Amino acid sequence: MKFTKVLVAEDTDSNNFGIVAKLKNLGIDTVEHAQYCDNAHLKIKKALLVGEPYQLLVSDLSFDNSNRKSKLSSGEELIEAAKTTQPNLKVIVFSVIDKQTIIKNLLDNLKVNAYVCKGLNGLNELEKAIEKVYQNQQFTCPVATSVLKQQNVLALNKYEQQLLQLLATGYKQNEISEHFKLHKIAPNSVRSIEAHISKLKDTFDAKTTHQLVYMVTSLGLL
Amino acid sequence: MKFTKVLVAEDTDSNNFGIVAKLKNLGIDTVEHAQYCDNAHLKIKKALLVGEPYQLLVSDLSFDNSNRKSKLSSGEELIEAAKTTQPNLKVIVFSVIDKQTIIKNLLDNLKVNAYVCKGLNGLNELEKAIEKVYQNQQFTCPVATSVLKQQNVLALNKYEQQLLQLLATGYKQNEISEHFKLHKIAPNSVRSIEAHISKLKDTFDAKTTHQLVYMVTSLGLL
DNA sequence: TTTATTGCTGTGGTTTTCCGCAAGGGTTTG
DNA sequence: CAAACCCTTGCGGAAAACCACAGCAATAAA
Repeated sequence: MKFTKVLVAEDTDSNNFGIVAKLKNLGIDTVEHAQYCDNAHLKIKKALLVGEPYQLLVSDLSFDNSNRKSKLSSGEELIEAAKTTQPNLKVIVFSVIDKQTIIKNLLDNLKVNAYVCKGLNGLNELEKAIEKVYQNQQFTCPVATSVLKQQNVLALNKYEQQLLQLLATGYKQNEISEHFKLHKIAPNSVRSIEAHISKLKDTFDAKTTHQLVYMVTSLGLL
Repeated sequence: MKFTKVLVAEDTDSNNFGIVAKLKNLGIDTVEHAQYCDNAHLKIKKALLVGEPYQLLVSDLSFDNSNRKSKLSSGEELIEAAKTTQPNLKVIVFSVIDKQTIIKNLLDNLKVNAYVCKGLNGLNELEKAIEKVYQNQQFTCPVATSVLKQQNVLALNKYEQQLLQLLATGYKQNEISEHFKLHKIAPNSVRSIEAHISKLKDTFDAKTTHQLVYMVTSLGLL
């Protein structure tokens, strides 16, 4: 017993080709694919309408939509829309992204059934994921699993996120203060903003604020 | 007439699978692949040694070498090593990267024969590239071509690069000055460093130095 | 050769950031 | 209830960054 109808959402054709070939290789009858989010969602709706719904969606997270006006522009949006359309659809995320916050969000909030990182053995891990998901179990590949286990991950809360965002956008400390007061975000005194920046420098072990901005940016936290 | 022996260097297996399948589909007899740079280089050396050299290398740029001690860690290094080993080897770069400076460097300095961006139609472009390269012509896919045409691209020269690197690593202006004096890099007065940062803020249209660091980092120039 | 231009550097003064101290408010703990 | 603690906020001084001005040297143009 196995899945018989699967949809692959992945924009780069080389990857798409590889994934589809792999799935067919696993003996899945119907493997269809889409290179755009909107397209994928449409297929899901149509299949449901004619009474032949997909059982599984294998989706990437980032899509190239530079040349399109699209409603759905990311894997997250696609998954959310798909789950609304067809709540019983199983979802496996297959992506290069290995950021704890993103993986956590997908598993906890979007309730995806598995997360597999593209990599040296991505396809093998994808195979394992499909088996587990078919058995109604959750699955994360070794890379994702280890990322999820990491303690003390340098993560930013909403406030710090906003603060650093403004800093990176060219706001001075007093301008940030004014902006926060205007938007009723507290704490908003110049002194507190200063203190928070200082604390962030501590936790990130940055000598200067420039370095802090650099670190946070290159860690993908902004 | 076409290539008969090709090596694919690409770490993620899903991509690798797709590329190899495509090449075989094109009627190329021998398509081999490697997931590590060192491995690829080794294969090239061996093939040359037994008198059956590869005619073409299709290589990615970024490789995952987190779990290895490897001599070659990037596509650039692999290509350089490969060309030293076998100067007549044709090289096609197949990568997601679409940064002008990087593409330019590969074409001009490393003399690669084609540059193709992974994307919606990457495999088709790869096919075109192979044809052109077989005819001893250079090729760049539409995406790469348009990127190369862009004027006024914000690029950094060596000095600015070093300056910003130090800034992002937590050096203060006077420390940068000392560092430059120590390494005989000119100009190195605090005042000049100040002026250069100020000029960079102008050209990048950044209000603060924090923003400058942020912009340069997220543009991938550091 | 003279003139103009450009870039590097120093000086002095302003602005911004940084940091220690302390007062006040709120919550937790004994 | 009081003591302890945490966080915000303001203040003042030090450090760093920023900026306008000017001198100087090297180079380019007349």
